Amino acid sequence: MPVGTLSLRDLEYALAVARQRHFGKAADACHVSQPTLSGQIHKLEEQLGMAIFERSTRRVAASVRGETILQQAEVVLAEAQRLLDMAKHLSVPMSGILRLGAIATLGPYYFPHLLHATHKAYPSLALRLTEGTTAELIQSLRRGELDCILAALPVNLSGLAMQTVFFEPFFLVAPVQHPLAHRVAPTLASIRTRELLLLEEGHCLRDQTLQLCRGNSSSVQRHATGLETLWHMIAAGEGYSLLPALSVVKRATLGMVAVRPLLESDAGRMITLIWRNRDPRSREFAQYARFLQSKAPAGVLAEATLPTARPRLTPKSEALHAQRQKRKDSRVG
Amino acid sequence: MPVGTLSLRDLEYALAVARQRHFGKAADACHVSQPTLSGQIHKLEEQLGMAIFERSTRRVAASVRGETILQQAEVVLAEAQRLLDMAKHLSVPMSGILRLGAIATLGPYYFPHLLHATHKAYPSLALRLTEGTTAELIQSLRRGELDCILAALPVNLSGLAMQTVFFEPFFLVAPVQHPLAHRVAPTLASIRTRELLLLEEGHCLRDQTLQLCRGNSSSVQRHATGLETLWHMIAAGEGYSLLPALSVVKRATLGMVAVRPLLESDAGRMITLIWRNRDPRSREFAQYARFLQSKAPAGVLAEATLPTARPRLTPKSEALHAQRQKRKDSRVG
DNA sequence: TAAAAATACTCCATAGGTATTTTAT
DNA sequence: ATAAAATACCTATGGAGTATTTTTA
Repeated sequence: MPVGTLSLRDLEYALAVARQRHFGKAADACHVSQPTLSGQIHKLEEQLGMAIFERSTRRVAASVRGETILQQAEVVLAEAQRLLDMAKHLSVPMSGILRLGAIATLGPYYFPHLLHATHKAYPSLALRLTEGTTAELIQSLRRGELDCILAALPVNLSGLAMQTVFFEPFFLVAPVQHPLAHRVAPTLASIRTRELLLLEEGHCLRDQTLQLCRGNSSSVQRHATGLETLWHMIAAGEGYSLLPALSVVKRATLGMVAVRPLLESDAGRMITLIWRNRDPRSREFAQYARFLQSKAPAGVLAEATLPTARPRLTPKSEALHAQRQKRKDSRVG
Repeated sequence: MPVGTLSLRDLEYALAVARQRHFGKAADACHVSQPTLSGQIHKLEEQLGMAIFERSTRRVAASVRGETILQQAEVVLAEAQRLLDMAKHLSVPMSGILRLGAIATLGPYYFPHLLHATHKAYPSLALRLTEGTTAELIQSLRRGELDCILAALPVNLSGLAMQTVFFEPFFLVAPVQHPLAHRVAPTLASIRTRELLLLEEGHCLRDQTLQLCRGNSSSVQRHATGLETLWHMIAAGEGYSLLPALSVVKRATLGMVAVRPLLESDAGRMITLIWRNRDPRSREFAQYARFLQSKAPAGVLAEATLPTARPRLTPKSEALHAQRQKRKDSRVG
């Protein structure tokens, strides 16, 4: 007989009879009628090919062989109960492990804030943090190695869902002696790509900076492997760059460089939380994104408070984005 | 949710999906249709309050939390399978442990023969042997401490079933110099209860002997605590006794005493195998009794070969016995 | 005779089937 | 466009109920 045909309820019935030594009382304990319980015990005995109980109108007792079966039945039911308990714990929202990735130009500056806020609001949520490029993170996400990632738009979202978190403005960071450092709010048009220091290929920040400065002449001269190196290069007077707000605050090298806001209010990047749209925890992730939005760190603009600050998109990609947004909303809303 | 509402079959379905990573293939593996499997997985996820799988048309995979559930599902199913395996082994007829009791005046002389024959015919049947008086054995039997007993009729059989095994004749055992020892086949009427040595109260052999000699004059003079002592008392010339056939054979003291058959062919006792009539193994016990009958030891009369050799019963008890016999037959036949 | 299990039957919830639709790549 | 899961709808098995009978101490 295949194991699937065995009924856990029947095992419960059998144990109740063993405990009560009485079919009627056992039936009461199981909240079923006596004939129902009798019938199911018979069926079970038939399935097992042996009698579990020795019964008369005066005495009901497990047979010697029945005892063996009943002991194992207790084991089976205990393990089944354990499974239900596990499900109960696992199904508590905003608990367990959340494997979160963030792009390298955001993570180091945002994670401390995020960890603190998350632990305070959701103490039973354990974060496992990773950093990488957008491409790396998306791949890990699709493979199921990560649950969510924080990245900057635009991102190829097929099969994914997202919720924007905040808009992070870019600042012009230049050596104090550089002419641009004397302006209160330089324009994007005043940027020379010849003097622009960028991250190496693969970082979305590089692409976004170039996108903002597209139309400006010349080619790139230098690139750095990380934001920290970039800061040191600027401090050394080797050029200037557009850097995201969170990498600016509380910085020791601030005396060496000038930080200036850009005139264009949409010079920056939209940070979003992204997850697999079929992930069973989609609702929780959307909720988490809204939570992060409400706890946006100083220096960024929480999406709700933004007037026009959205990343520039081509008409086509904008339409696509709206469409996806709508679809996602109907799903996770 | 109560544990009884959980379905082992659903757990199998879930594991099949996890293994196949494909609902259709999993359905094939489980020999059900894809919609059936889909539906049951949904129901299971509903019961657990959480999604086990993350699925799209291209990819089906267990979610992180689902993995935990699936692991436990394997444990539950393994234990359930173990229960079925145990049942399969336990339900093999004539195997396992048989707790068998016999009256003290039979056991020591019959058990060696019985053990040998049983082990040869039913090698997977393990015998646990006990001795005692009829009353002690019946009590143990009713309490479920024994499975079967070998006793001499008559016995109060309410709630019990029995199958006769053999008729064991009594022999007159007397000191060689005693007058009765000179007769070839003494009659019961020639027995003097004054000279009769008996076992102490509680032994059915004592009662049966007295019953055979009822009507004979006088009271009892001496009694012994066991058959062996009785033999020594006879050898010492202290009296004579009626002793069962199996206690006679292969005896060292035979030179000191004379053993004479009694003229009456029904002077003896009917040995029967008795068990609780509601014992699930009743059929096996009846079969075992017939087996013992077919392997009756030398010196006794297998029931089938008996012409008139039945214990004397009053008309009333005889009727009762016939009635019980009939009832039992319809049950175990 | 009384207490208890077994049986007879009726009902309906649901596992399972087929046909079809929706969805995502 | 296609493959796959989900949905809709139907059927039938069997779990559960009530009423009754059988059993045994």
